[in-house]
Amino acid sequence: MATDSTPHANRKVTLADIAAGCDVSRATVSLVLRGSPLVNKLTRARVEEELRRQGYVYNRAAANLRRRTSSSIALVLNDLANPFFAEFATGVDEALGGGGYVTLLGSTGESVTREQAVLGSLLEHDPAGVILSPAEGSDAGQVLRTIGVRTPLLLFNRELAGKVSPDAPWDRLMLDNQRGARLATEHLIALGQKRIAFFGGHAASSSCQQRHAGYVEAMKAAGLRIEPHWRIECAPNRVDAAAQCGALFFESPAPTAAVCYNDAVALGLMLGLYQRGIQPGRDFAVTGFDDIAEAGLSAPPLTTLASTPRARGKQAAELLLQRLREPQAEPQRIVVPVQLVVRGSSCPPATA
Amino acid sequence: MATDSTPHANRKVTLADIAAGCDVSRATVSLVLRGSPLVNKLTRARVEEELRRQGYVYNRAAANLRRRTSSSIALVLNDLANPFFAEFATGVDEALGGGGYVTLLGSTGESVTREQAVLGSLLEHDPAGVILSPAEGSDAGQVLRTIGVRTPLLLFNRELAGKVSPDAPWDRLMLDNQRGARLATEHLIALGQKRIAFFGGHAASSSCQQRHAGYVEAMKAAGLRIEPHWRIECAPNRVDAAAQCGALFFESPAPTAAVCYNDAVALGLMLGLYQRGIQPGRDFAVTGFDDIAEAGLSAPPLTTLASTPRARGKQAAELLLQRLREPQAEPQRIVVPVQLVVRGSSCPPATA
DNA sequence: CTGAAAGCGCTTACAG
DNA sequence: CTGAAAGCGCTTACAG
Repeated sequence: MATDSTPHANRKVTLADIAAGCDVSRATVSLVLRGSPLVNKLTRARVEEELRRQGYVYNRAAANLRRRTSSSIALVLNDLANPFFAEFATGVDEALGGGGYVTLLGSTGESVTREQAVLGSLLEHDPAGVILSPAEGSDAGQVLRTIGVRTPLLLFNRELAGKVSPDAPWDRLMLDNQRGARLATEHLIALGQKRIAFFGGHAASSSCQQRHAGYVEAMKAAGLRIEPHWRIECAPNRVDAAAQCGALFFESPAPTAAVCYNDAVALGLMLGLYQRGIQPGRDFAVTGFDDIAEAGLSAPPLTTLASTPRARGKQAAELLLQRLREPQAEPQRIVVPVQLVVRGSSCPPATA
Repeated sequence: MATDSTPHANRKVTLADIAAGCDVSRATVSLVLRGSPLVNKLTRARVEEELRRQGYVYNRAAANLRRRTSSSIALVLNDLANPFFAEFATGVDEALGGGGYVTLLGSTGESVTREQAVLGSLLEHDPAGVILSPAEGSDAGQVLRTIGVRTPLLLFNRELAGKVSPDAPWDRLMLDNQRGARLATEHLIALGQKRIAFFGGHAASSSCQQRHAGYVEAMKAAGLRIEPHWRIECAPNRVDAAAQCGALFFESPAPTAAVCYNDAVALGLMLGLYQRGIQPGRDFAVTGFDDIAEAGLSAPPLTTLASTPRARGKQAAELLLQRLREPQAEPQRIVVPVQLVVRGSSCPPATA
């Protein structure tokens, strides 16, 4: 219980402690911390030694308050547990860390209510910007009202619902969903498939609409019919996809192939097919979307579209940091092309 | 360009703006915000109306500075892109949100160097506590030095390397790795398997050591021999596991079953087996660890150990919040039991 | 019930 | 090159 003036004490070490410890003013210590060239070399050395000795930890919140800056970015995701978004988040966090920012995380579990709560809570921490992959049905007006116009927003993956002026005041990073689904559909058609379903996803989600549009586009271009019961909705996960599989076969003519909303749905569908005695890759062709790690390792390996989520995360972070540097630049809408990854085994040619 | 005194202006709205807007002091506005019962009902109503009118956003950083409190928790993970940790993070974030805390995220990509950098950066934001799943090889001394003794640490999933007094001053939430691997091994033995390998993971990681110990324990108890070449190390992911598969068969006697470090490794091993013409679930028995979503949906479905990572995340967050409430309580070391999930098809009985 | 004042830990002109 | 002073947006005894 010595009362040494050294480290510890049950308070955090502050600038004032360092200043007192080496007989300079707080201003000088601050200049040392911020790397100012004004400070004398010897003074700097003394201060730095004292910082180390007392185990000083910079209080960035205080500095941000004084400087009216922010060193955090809010990352709000509709489903962090989904590997696609986990990869995305990893990419975001890597790039933000490189830029000196810290990630404030929020996962909304696809609930618009939670999204509002999470955004509200994170905004109280004054992030420099927000990266948002909205929950399904998330409304543009609501989101804008809680984010305000002062905090730059980067929208990822999905558009917001509700009418928005075409020059919405935020940046967007989207996958080329329509083109991707068109490529997948064309691939099946080239294999001679004719009765092709579009399976999974919710019709309400913009990415699902776009993928469906790409499918329709390819079918029309090839002069192929689309039966109403070839459009089955389901939650974008394996379990629900497996459960909905049967709906494809309630009516005739049954499809012999399906363009799936995403890989999770495709893997679930394959499972459901197996359970009904239909062997995917032999009796039925399946394509996915996302190229998650499992896609190449499933049995059979899945033909799909690569969207490289970690690289998208990096890109999203960089776009937002760019926006912080140039707040006045025109809002951007970047559409990332996706690439068809053909793994033959999930897509047999049509049996005559 | 009207100069109305209302909302906008290119500054954020502060307490002072609200106070001015309805002719009370900042103190009164603050009391309203914090829900003090001291304020007159009518005053409160006027202030609340003005808060709404000007679109006030609370600056929690400023409040935290003044009150010497914190409303964030740092979550530092060795591999966020791994679905196990993505689920864990989701559980943490949910529970923290419920407790009024915000998650500061950091992913270290299994690098001790990045872990140091990430911890240092997050600590400058003054988190109330840290939840850490350390990178492989992360050293207790180093970590403690950068986290300090003032910020409670909850260790998840792995122990830190280096000597630590048995009553380490932090809480720990660990899976019962040894018992889990023992259960898996016993399961195989009960099926008549005798030549059982332990496949995957790095010998340096504490969870791998524990699982291996459980395997050895069961083998010894059953009086079964363990050949040296039945212990194959690999990175804990599918790709490397598939690549290392061959090593099991370099020497005789070849194993006919493998207890795998985790599900990712098990799925990779199954892939590698297929590629060598060995059919897992018929010619070779495989068990995993974690029960990730894919485990039940692979072909064949995988017998594994359920560790319910989302629930672990929730539990970790609650333990840490508990610690914040009672800083002086004894450090805890909680070991969570894991449950054997038998999906017969990955584990055939031994062929006589 | 309300306001004036001090202060959380930092930064930044401004003097000297 | 260094220090005194003011201030970022909030909170909290303390008077009244």
